[in-house]
Amino acid sequence: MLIRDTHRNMSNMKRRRAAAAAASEDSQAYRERRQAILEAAGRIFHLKGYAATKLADVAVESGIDRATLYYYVSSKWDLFRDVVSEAVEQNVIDAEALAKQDAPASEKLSRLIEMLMTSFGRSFPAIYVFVQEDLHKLERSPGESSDKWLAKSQQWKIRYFTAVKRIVAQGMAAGEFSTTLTPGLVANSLIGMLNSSYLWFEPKGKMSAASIGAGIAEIILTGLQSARGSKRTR
Amino acid sequence: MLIRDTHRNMSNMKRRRAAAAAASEDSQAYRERRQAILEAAGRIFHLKGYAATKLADVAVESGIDRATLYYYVSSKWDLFRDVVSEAVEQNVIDAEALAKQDAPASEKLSRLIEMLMTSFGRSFPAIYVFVQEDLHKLERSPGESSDKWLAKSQQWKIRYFTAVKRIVAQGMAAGEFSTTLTPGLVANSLIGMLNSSYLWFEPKGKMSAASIGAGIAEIILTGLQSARGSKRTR
DNA sequence: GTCTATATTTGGATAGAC
DNA sequence: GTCTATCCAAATATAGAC
Repeated sequence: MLIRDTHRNMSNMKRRRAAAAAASEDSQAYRERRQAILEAAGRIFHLKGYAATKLADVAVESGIDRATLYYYVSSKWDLFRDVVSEAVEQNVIDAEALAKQDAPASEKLSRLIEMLMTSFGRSFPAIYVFVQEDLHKLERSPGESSDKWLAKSQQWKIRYFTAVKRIVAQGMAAGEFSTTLTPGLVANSLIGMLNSSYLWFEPKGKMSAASIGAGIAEIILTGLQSARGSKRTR
Repeated sequence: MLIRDTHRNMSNMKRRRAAAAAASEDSQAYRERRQAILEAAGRIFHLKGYAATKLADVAVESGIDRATLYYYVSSKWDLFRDVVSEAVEQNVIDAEALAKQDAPASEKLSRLIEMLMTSFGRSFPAIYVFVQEDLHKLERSPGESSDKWLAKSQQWKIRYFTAVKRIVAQGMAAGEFSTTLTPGLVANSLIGMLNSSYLWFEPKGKMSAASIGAGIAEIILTGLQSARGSKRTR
């Protein structure tokens, strides 16, 4: 065993996958095939959820054999990550940038709501695949280091939540918003409302993602703004 | 085989379960044990979700052996149904009764929001165990007739949604509410907001379920009421 | 009523021929 | 690159002794 290449200790499958991936810069066919698989997987994940999705389903949806899938992807968990990572991370970055801006909280919150709905529509269904899961409720592959990603994805949720909470807190401090709830509760409720659109939003529906976002933003902002001293019957 | 009793064709386990259940009217010990199992199962289902819950977890939480569980319960799916059915059905009935009342939509919607949060708290975690699942995403037991219940549970979701939608539509027709969204979208968003509290609500938290409900109701109602002709910047 | 041992099923993942 | 034939682990559910 003289040659200590980077593939040593790999199983046959792993070696071949790695080789194919490495060569993918040259092979357009490989990349297209892989992309098609990711899109098919996204549809199935969105439809059935992670736990109930079988790689057999994904294979059928992709029009290839179940075993062949493993030439392109190393595991179900890996597939999930590849489907969601890019869109979700970008989304978090955008929200943080927005929260940091120097502008009235009401304006920022309104924009954030519209941005999120728009992202759902543009990335459809990638971000939904992520937000519809409670990742800590999944048993991920027993795989060794697979959970660096899990930690990162938990951070995404926290970072997004923090950005929203910060905007709400800013608005309350400035007297723009008024509510009996804490900023954290408002953030959680709002995020829950928007995320749950994975249950009903349809890209081809009558209302666009943007107009739905605008409608929700109007309700929430009006509700937060003029709630101060409202005549609450009871 | 002269005696054609109701237990013929049953497996041994089924027969013994049925016998124990039949005798349960006499045996308080049996009923208490079973109730303890249901509560333990509720906690685990809420914590891990249906798919990730193993009956081994439930057994540990109940302090009994995994096999003994089957003396009290016939399957995981059956266990799930027994945990959620009562609380969820009552909740639907209450919402329908409220929707039917002759009162201003704003008042009814406000009460519905507070009622739902209160139910979450009172039944904790039974209703959450139900609302956190997309039942059509689960593979339920391959069992034969097990899906009459599934159909009924889908009806619960539809009935609840319809009750909310109806109230919103009433409010819009009466000019109480104003929004660019459809009644269905408002209902879906509102239900999504409230249901997603399964992610963060804690019965022992600083704010009670009732006060959280009141705070959310205030935001939503204010948002719907005065949205008409509001000065929407853009 | 409870527990040990085991049957059964499902689905992720791999080997190896082509 | 693809497919057939498996392997394997996990988890539900049952049998049967006690």
